[in-house]
Amino acid sequence: MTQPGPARAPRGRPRSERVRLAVLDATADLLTEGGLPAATIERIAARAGVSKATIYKWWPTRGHVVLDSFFTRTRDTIAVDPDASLADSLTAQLDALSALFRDTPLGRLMRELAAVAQGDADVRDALEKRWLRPRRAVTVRLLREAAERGELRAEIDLEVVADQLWAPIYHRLLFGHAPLRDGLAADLVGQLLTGLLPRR
Amino acid sequence: MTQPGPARAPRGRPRSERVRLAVLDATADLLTEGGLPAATIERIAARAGVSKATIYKWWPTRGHVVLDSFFTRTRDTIAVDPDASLADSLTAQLDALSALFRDTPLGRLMRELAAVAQGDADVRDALEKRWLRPRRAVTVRLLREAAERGELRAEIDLEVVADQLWAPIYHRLLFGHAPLRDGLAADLVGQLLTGLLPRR
Amino acid sequence: MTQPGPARAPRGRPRSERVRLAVLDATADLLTEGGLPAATIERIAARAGVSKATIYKWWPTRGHVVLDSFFTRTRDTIAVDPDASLADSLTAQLDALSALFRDTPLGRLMRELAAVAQGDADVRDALEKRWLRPRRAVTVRLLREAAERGELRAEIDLEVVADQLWAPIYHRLLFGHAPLRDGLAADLVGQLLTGLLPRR
Amino acid sequence: MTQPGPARAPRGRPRSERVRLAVLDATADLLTEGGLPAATIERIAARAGVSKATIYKWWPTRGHVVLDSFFTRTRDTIAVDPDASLADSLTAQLDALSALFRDTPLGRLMRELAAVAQGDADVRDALEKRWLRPRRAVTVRLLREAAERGELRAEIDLEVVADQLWAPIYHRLLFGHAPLRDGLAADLVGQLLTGLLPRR
DNA sequence: TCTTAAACGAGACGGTACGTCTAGTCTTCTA
DNA sequence: TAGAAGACTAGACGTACCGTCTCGTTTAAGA
Repeated sequence: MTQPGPARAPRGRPRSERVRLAVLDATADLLTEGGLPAATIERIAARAGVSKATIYKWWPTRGHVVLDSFFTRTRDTIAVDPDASLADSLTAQLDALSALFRDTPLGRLMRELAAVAQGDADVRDALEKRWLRPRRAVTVRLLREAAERGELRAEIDLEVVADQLWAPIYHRLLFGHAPLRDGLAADLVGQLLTGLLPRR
Repeated sequence: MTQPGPARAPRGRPRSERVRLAVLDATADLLTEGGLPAATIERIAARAGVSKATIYKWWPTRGHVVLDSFFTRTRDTIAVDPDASLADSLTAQLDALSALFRDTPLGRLMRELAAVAQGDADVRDALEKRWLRPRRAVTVRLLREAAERGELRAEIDLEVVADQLWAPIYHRLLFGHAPLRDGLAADLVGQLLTGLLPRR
Repeated sequence: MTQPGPARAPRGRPRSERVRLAVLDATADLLTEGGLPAATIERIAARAGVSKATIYKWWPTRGHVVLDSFFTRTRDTIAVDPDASLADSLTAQLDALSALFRDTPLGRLMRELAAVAQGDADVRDALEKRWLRPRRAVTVRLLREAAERGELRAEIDLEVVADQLWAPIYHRLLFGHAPLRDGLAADLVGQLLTGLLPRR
Repeated sequence: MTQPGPARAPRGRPRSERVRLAVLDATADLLTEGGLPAATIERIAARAGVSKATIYKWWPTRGHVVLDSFFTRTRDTIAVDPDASLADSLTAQLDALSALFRDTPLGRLMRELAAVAQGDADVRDALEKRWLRPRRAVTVRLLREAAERGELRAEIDLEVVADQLWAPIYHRLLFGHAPLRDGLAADLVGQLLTGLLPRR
């Protein structure tokens, strides 16, 4: 049984935190500059001043490096204002993501990551579990609480609702058929809550 | 100067249709078997019994080959039953796409293509113009006609509606967080038309 | 059966002679400058202006490149003057080799090659068959002819004789315990023919 | 200033003899099993249960480790029977070496060592001084004594004689063109002492 | 007994070269 | 002129060792 208290120091030279950060920074920079094809292990190593072997020691594939780089750049809390209305809470969340993708390098990063995920199940899983799921969970919780207060119709599939709110933003990011414009979040929430049919 | 009238036959040996089809078939097969990484130009050429140089002569990048292969395998008409209700028409469309992605190799192909599109603007444009746009156009037309008949509220953004209907299917295909289950299309249409709020 | 007459041209682009020579030259230069450790495939490729893949296509290992480089630099005929005496013929041969090793880069090349041969059976065989054996064969032939003329004692092992003539030169080259001095060849031949014991 | 008398013990933990032997044993084993390429520092360290840094602390290069390993395995005395004839003494020496190379792992070791020596002047020197020279010295001494007794012709170069006796064995070991067969030593000595020319 | 300094094991690290793979281009011959 | 064959450059891949380094641990002599 492992002792509680001060953790037993590992034997050899300790892992250098400097290396970890240099790799993740270099990766994010390269991705921002030239996208996935620019972020080869070779160039990440060169730019970070780190040996290729060291990278391979700590990350199994390039996808994992990109993923890690993405999460390191993303320390945003998923804050919710407890006093806001359901519509306002949802709009605020969607708006934050939309702005993040539109106004910061994370938009590009997410696109690259989505591309990698199509060919790397590990990355796809991690992206789902560590990024999509927590955000959807907040949405679904808000919806469920509203439903319990009787503010929503009963026969709703909340997972589908989450898709109808979040998916359009990713869709526009990935395919570029329409912009992530101001007011998009409000429209998404408004149209879905009220419905398209005229209310009498 | 190009001749008017019946197109002048070009001088030399005409392009071989055999080659075109062999390449597209080989590509689709390889993609189905092993995804994008399996569909290298080298292997496509070998499998098709065609020279690499010939491929490069007719397609600028691998992305274009994959794209062409995708469209060749996709001769589905975007049929609409003129007598169906708005809800039924929309549901039928979404359902067809969902089944296509779930039950045929096109699901995989679309995932690979979406991945390629993130790094190749040409492919992204072609995918948008030749695949997404025509399908969305039908949807938007149906919605506009319904709106003109007074069946929809006035202040709706139809492009956003199109996203709220189509995007969830692509989202689930690409990220795998939830299945393309039976009845998904109906839920998407039903929830959006009626809205989440209770109608009094 | 292959046709005689003009050889049928092979199908694709013909192998570039330029590449072959550039590689062998670069190899010899690097070996001369820094010995075996300097002659990495990477550096040979860079210096020759040739792709690594091309080198690996035509030579299985670095040893073979070095070997080829050695033989390319060595177009010396193994000429024998038919009118010379046995002693003079043998001395001339040994002297030529001794001078070659002492005065040209081939000495260094042979040392490197002998080193490679200890770890690469292919190289060892090639060296034996294409370099040592033909030279020894000439020696043995001369000795046999002399024996048939009654100029040599009968019970001699000619292979051992060949070793006693040639081996000292390689031995001094490889271990450096004594120089390849002028007159060495004459001493080798003289002492062996006459013997060490006083003749009465 | 260094103390006279019993060497002052150094302050810290004394060097572990266990380490030295473990390294040399591991090296010899690896060399025997897979030759030089198998005897990497990494593998020697692993097999010996020793840290790489410790090896580098006591041996400057791999060549030196191999050299040390060779000499550790070689505790053969260079014994000479004072009552034997010159021919018998020489034959006994050559025979012992030939058998050593042919019948024990030292043959392989010497081949690897000779290879290393071509690229490492230190190793070459050590090999010459600590291995070749003492053996040649015995030979030369025997020859000189015989010459002083008038048993040899006067104008002989004894260093060349040593080469004509020893070199053939190394030559056959390194190039493999002929075997280290029984009776080789006797032939070497016999032919050289008597000479090839018929004695009247 | 306690201190102290070197030896030592473990293992991270920056490098360099390995041999393989794919992308594209180029060159030659054939249909 | 289209196309097949295939040589070629360019450059990333992931692996293996190199030799150096930074730790914590062990060992024995000296205080």
